[in-house]
Parts: sequence; C-alpha cells; structure tokens
Amino acid sequence: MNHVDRIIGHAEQHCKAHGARLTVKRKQVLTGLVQSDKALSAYELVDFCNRQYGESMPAMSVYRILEFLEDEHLVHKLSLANKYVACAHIVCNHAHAVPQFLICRQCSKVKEIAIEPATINELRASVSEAGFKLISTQLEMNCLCEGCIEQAA
Amino acid sequence: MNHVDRIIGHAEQHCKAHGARLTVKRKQVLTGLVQSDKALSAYELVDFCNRQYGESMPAMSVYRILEFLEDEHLVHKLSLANKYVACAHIVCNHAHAVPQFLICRQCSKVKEIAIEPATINELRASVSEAGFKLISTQLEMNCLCEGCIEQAA
DNA sequence: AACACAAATGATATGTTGTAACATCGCGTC
DNA sequence: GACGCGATGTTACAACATATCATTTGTGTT
Repeated sequence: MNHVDRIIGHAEQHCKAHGARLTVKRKQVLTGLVQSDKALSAYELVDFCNRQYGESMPAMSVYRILEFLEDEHLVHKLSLANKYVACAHIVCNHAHAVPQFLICRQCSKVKEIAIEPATINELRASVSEAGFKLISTQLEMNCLCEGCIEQAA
Repeated sequence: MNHVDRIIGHAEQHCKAHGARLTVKRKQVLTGLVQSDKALSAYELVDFCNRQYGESMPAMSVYRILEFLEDEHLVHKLSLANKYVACAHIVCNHAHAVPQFLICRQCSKVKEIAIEPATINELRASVSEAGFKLISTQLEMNCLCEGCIEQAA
C-alpha cells in the first residue's frame, strides 16, 4: 500500500467517523491533490481526473467536491493562487493547527508550515488593536521555492 | 479642497516626480478607490466610473489602469477578495513598509495596518527554515470589522 | 506649425474561474 | 419495491481577466 493510498484511507476513515461519504469521484479529486506537491486549479483537477480515470469529470462536480473536501478539512483553498492543495496533515490524528502556506510564485509548489503560536498571537493583537477580529489565521505567502531559487541564480 | 482631492493631488505629484502621467481616466479609477473604505472589484470600478463620470469606461481599461496604479504603489490588489484598495499612505512622503490588510469577509471593508517588524522577521525566519524565500510580506487576513461584529451579535 | 515617436486608450474577441438551477441517479430504509 | 435524500449530471450563464491590433493623444524635435 503506497503513500497516497494510505492518505486516502485515512481520509476515508475521517469521513466515515461522522457519517460523510468519500465517494469514488471525491477520492479521484483528493487523489489528484495528494499526488501533487503543487497547488492545482479546479480545472487542472478536471483535466487530471479525465486523463487519469478516463471518465468525464465536469467542472461543476469538481467545485462541489472541493467544497465538500474543504468542509472536511482535507483540502485548503489558496486565495493567493486561486488553487487548491491537500491538507498536509490528513494522516495525523491530532486536530491540526491553522495552516500557513508558502506558495512558489514561479511553479505553484506549496509548503504547509507551522508558525510559532507566539507569532500568531502577535498578529492577533495587531488586528484587535485595529478594531477587527481575526476569523482565520490561515496565512498565504508569496515565495520562491528552493528549485526556482536555484534556477533563477 | 477636500480630503479625496488632496490625496489625488499627492498621487499626481508622486507620478510626475518620475515622469509618469496620472491621466483623467486613471484619476477616475483612483478616485473610486480613495473614496471607498471597502475594497472594490475591477467591475465595480467600471460601474463607478460609468455612473460617476457619465462616460464609457471599458473593463479592459480598468484592468490596465489598475496595473499602472499598482506599479506606482498607489493601489494594492487583495488576492483574498479579488478586489483592489487604494494605498493608505498616498499622502505620506516616507517610503511605506510592506502593507498588511485586514479584510472584512462580510462587507469587504479594509484596514491597512503596520505589523511589528519583529513579527515579520519571525515569519521570514520560519519561511527560510522551510527552504523557501519570501518575496512579498504582504499579508491579507480574513476578519470581521467592528460594524459587522456588532451586527452579528 | 508639422512631424515622428511613444504612451494611452478604444474595440473586439476570447480565455479562465465560479455559480445557479433543475434533472437524474443510486443507495439505504421502511 | 416505493420513498427520500444525498450525490452527480447537464446546461446555462455570471464574473474575472488577458490578448491583440487599431486609433488617439500627448511630448519633444525640427
């Protein structure tokens, strides 16, 4: 059983645990994201599914499925890139912290990291000082990845 | 001379200072953003210009103008909302720091704040530890503004 | 003033992303 | 096997964004 299958297995358990169903189509989309170290757009996932599974995967379905997977916390949407990534912690059982993403502007490679809680608290303080209330501490940052840094050099 | 006019005046000086031209159309778009405390989409700006100035403002032009204004650092694009805001520091002469935005998810109201340089440095450290390189420290955060917090209560 | 050049805008087409609305399918329950 | 509900199919369209080429306008030069 390979790495991807294990992750999908975990995801399935996670869904089953509260009565949600990880259907075939949903698995296909999630598999596309899990296999990729880059963020993918909804339409890239459409193409992936059509090529990989030889069936017709309408864009509409992909959007619906992505919404489902987000609700299940299996997938994150990256606004900065208009793309989607699999959560890096599907296999972990612990409730994972709010994610922070480093997005390579060049190649869409994404790294999900943890930031010091202290740093997050400093941000939260700045925000409430401004009279606003933080409702998500998901941060997305424009970066260059190792590969693209070398390439540029 | 009202507040908006003063800001536009500053912007004009800023452009002139290095041979760029703040044309009539560009002033119209910038005025739309300066007058608004909310982020506006490109097409909302099209509507604003058409209503306010009774001329035809093609969407294509708004996109071109927004690009120009971004290059001039007079406007910021908010990826989180797919919208645009006027820079809060057009009237300041000092070179302003990289901006951080609090975006009200409810009403698109935006506050541009400064974050402790120390906090930014902590972020930068986390990023380089992950092997990535930060190429923009513009942060955008999903929030609720004061008004919308009260309304929700 | 006439000209030449570059920058800005106009016009049209098209690509990309995302949602609305309603029909149909498939599966578990009774 | 009929019912009900969640998932998927289908079609249409709205919203966001860019490519390309034509035309206008503004600026400096002669």
